[in-house]
Amino acid sequence: MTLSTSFQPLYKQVYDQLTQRLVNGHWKPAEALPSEMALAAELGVSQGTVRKALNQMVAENLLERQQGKGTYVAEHTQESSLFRFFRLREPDGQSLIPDTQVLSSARRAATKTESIKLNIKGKSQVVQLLRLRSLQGEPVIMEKVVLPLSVFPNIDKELEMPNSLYTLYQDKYGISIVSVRDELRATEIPDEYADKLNLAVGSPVMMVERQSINIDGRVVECSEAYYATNKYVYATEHR
Amino acid sequence: MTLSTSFQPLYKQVYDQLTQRLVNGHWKPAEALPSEMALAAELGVSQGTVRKALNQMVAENLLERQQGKGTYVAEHTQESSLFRFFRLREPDGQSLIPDTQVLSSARRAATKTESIKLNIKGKSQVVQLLRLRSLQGEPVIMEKVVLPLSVFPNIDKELEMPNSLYTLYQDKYGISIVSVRDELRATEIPDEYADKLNLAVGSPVMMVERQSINIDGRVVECSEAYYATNKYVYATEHR
DNA sequence: CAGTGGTCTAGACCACCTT
DNA sequence: AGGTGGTCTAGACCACTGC
Repeated sequence: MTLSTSFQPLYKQVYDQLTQRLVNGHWKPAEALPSEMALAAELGVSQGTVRKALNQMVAENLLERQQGKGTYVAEHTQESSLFRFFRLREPDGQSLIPDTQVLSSARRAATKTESIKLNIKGKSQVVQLLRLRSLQGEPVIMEKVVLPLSVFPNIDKELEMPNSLYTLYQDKYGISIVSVRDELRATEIPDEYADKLNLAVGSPVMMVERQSINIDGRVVECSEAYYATNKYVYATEHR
Repeated sequence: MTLSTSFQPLYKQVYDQLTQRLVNGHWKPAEALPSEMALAAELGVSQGTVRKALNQMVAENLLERQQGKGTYVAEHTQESSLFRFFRLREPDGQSLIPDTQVLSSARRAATKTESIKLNIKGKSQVVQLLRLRSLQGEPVIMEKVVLPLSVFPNIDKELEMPNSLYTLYQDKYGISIVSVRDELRATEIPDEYADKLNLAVGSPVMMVERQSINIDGRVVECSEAYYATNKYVYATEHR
């Protein structure tokens, strides 16, 4: 294990090194990592130090461990990522899985705001997707997703858009979304979306601006969505 | 350390025992706990086991530890609890501290919904507070708070209502709010609140239904609030 | 300086899974 | 049975705080 000049606990250096391998794609989603003993021997530290790094990565949803089996790279399946980041619920708290329809896909230059949010050069190329999402056959979300082409080359040429984009990001582009930041406001629904969400012109809707963060900490996606909350609610929890 | 019949890891038993002391009020907020060594000796386990329990409690915001000083019961100061649970932000992400004005306080029987949410007997007595909260002099939240009298005896007789109720709950009633669950919808502002929030009748606002959870896991407060989100946004993050 | 929590190690044993 | 992660221990040393 290489020592850095500024003091860092050993387990933190191990953590950084292992996380780097995930970012690099050295270990792919659902793949098994070497055992604690093997990693400890390779990195020249004790088993306990490796364990501390691994457990921190589990806490951050980067890895999954199972007693008796091994340590695996966390996988974003359709189910799990929809379950984690899709916030609409029945008012009683029951969670549901949405259906998704891609309405359009287009390439264009980033706006100023977008280039700031995505931390890309002004007027870089982005892809804009328009999606309509439904729960139990009822349209509930009209969503505009903006992706930098530099991160997702030719994503507008994709034929099959999965229900959860995050699985596509992971499988085709090596992007693992680990967290999202949402900003919510109430507003009147834009006229052009009213029909699509089965709402009267001027109905109150929730606008959700989201930034999605990759395992390496970069914002790689931003979206702006209108949520119809007459039948479902946006649920969240704070600790 | 007493062993239970069903298997529990030692550190979990230590965790339960220490948490129980917090619930009991055996250790008060801001008070220092005995050192790891002392606790280990008292409970008949090793220092490492105590540490694992303590660190879990730190992760849950129950304790705070400082190298060289000691372990302290987490305190809900005005600042910290407002910072944690007050979600309105400037659109650029900057967080602000609200001012609060109590408009009314009344005792009444719980509604059916309230008794379910608060897990109390139907028609138990509750206190309802009406509060108006402002940011930078601008009214932004109209809030109805419902509290079971059984948990907060005579809270309607309180003279000084602090800016953050949570500090009052902690200091006078031994209630430590550790998490909140919010359900959000967009709706038209109720006519009677429009004036108070400086909004036109029929303006879209965000309705936030909140349940607040005590250290022992009980829901001890529920509230229903209308947020004006024309100038500020409700910010949240998911991992 | 003494006392606290934080890191790191090494080894023993347990619980679980696969073969 | 053999390998994995999970628990628990004991001891050494480090980093920080306050007297």
